[in-house]
Amino acid sequence: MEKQTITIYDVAREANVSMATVSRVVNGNQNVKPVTRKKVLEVIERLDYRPNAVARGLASKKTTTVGVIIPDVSNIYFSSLARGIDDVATMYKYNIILANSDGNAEKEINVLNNLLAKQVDGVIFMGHHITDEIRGEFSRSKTPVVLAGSIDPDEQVGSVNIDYHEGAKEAVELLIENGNEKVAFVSGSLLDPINGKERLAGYKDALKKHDLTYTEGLVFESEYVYKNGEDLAERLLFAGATAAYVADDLLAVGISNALTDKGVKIPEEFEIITTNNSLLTDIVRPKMTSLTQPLYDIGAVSMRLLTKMMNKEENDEKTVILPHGISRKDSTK
Amino acid sequence: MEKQTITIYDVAREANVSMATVSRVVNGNQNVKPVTRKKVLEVIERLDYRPNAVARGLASKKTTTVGVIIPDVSNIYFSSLARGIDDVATMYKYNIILANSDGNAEKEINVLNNLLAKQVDGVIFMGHHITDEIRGEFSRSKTPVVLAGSIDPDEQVGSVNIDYHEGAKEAVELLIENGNEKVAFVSGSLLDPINGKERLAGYKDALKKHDLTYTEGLVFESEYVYKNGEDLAERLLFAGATAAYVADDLLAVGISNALTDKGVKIPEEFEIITTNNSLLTDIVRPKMTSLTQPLYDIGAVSMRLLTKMMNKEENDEKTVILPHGISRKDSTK
DNA sequence: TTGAAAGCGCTAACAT
DNA sequence: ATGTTAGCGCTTTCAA
Repeated sequence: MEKQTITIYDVAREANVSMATVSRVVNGNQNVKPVTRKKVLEVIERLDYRPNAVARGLASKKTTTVGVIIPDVSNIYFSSLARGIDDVATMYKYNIILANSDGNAEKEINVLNNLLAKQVDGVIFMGHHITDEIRGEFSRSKTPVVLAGSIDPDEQVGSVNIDYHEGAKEAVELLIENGNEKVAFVSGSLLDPINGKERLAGYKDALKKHDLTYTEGLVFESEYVYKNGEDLAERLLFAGATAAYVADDLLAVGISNALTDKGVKIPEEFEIITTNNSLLTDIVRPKMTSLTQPLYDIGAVSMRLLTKMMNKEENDEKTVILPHGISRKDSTK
Repeated sequence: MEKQTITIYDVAREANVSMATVSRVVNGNQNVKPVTRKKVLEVIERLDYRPNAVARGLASKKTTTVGVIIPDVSNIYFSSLARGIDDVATMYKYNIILANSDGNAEKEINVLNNLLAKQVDGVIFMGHHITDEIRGEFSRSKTPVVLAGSIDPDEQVGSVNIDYHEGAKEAVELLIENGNEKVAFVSGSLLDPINGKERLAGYKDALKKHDLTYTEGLVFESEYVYKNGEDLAERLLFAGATAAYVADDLLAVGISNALTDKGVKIPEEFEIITTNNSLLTDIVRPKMTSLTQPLYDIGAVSMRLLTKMMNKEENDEKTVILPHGISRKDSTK
């Protein structure tokens, strides 16, 4: 008494046509006489036939599924990207297989291979740095890959970003122009190219442009964790900084709160500019001045780029740079 | 010169065994002589053979993939659940297809059918309310379903929750015991069973227990949006409330900030207790007292429950209630 | 312990 | 416009 699955064959039989015709109707092929189409559609309706996407995937070698490798979905930065990805994916009739990597190189490899085994048509990768291993895996497979919010080491895969270098530079300049001579640079690991290459270079550029000398003592590395703000606040003051560019909102808020708790007035005595302009920056007091980057769009554009690659369309641009900006609020003068 | 895909057949030929034997090796079947296994493994390695999960799915009618329907990944509440789901899924070798529904009934149906077409082995559903339509779709398919953080209307599918009724009651009691006689109830749509049935009932229970009379004038519905807090703050004061139980952190913060901006001292002049104890509650000033619910665990347990259902294990419990608590911070006396 | 063979449900030439 | 016929790459009886 098992409920029998309805296949394309059942529909064909009931409608007195061949499987091929049913397949054509299901796939919207125009080469079907309207009368036939109608008849088939009726049978499909009556039998409640649902095409099996797995069988279709095996036969057509297309799964209309893309893999998304993400360090942590529960992080607002990444989940914003993910939302953009999914919306565009849906628009183009793709589904996404979402896999958390914790930014762990080994997991990233596992997850990628797993995704490839499932025959995804493409993959979007988010991560702080691209290890040589994962880069190797990328080039080993012919599945198109797009990096979302991660800089492309060798331009072999697609990528969508903002200009982190320029962004950091502008942020730091704002601080300098407000009269700060000792501006700190606070980011995650400098081993991550976005921090160690792009942002830090932007920071140095800004200093140089204003004839300020670079000191390592004003550069701070920290995990992006709220409670690290406390420790950092202390070190920032000790180093004599009067302002800081911070690469993460949560960390920035941690520093801001810790400073306030110590009685340091923001922005009068210490200015802060942060990076992601997430909800947090508007919720805390003082509201925080921030670089703005179009997170949702980075995701959306990444997916759009991937669809082009999957369709083998001419890739005018493999590397897309989206615009950034600055939202001035109350943590700067 | 297309790079030819290596199939199980290639491995079989090179290893001088049948496909069946290769399949056994790949699937860890013990009925293979060690020597043979070794030989096959070597060929697999040499050829860099990767099993095709789609073909496997078609043949075995199992995809080791589960569908996850979520209102919005970029919402921290849901993404916390999602993280729990994915971690347990990974643990049991499943992948998740993540699909955003925006809590829109029509999209939910679409997305579900899409997921079923992809032959997912099970689905986890998150949403504020279960419409009759989606319930119909659930029972129409034999694919196991678990609701995560959504209450089960008719106990036909699995579900994992906390006791929202009791939680709200305790929260409101805390406020009453602190001396408030006019405690407001602020939640999302009362049409959502969690709000309209569970939480509201808990609120009423608390009032009754302390001989306070229920007034509709102290019940407020609002979308979970930060900026609604401003409007709400005004209405709360106008209604004469001196405390509020709020069903969402973002909304609670909105109210708290608006009140503070109006010069109302929290908690001295107005007390607030919120619901999800997310990061936000620790970041804002005053830090907010909150109910605590194990979001990650709700996701994790949901997935665990689903694995049991997918394996047709004895389901001792189809409905799981996880413990909640209260974290007292600075928005209550 | 191993192999042969029949599908799984569909797409995609190729014919007609 | 429609049908025929091979597969797609794997699992799974059933035999041996």
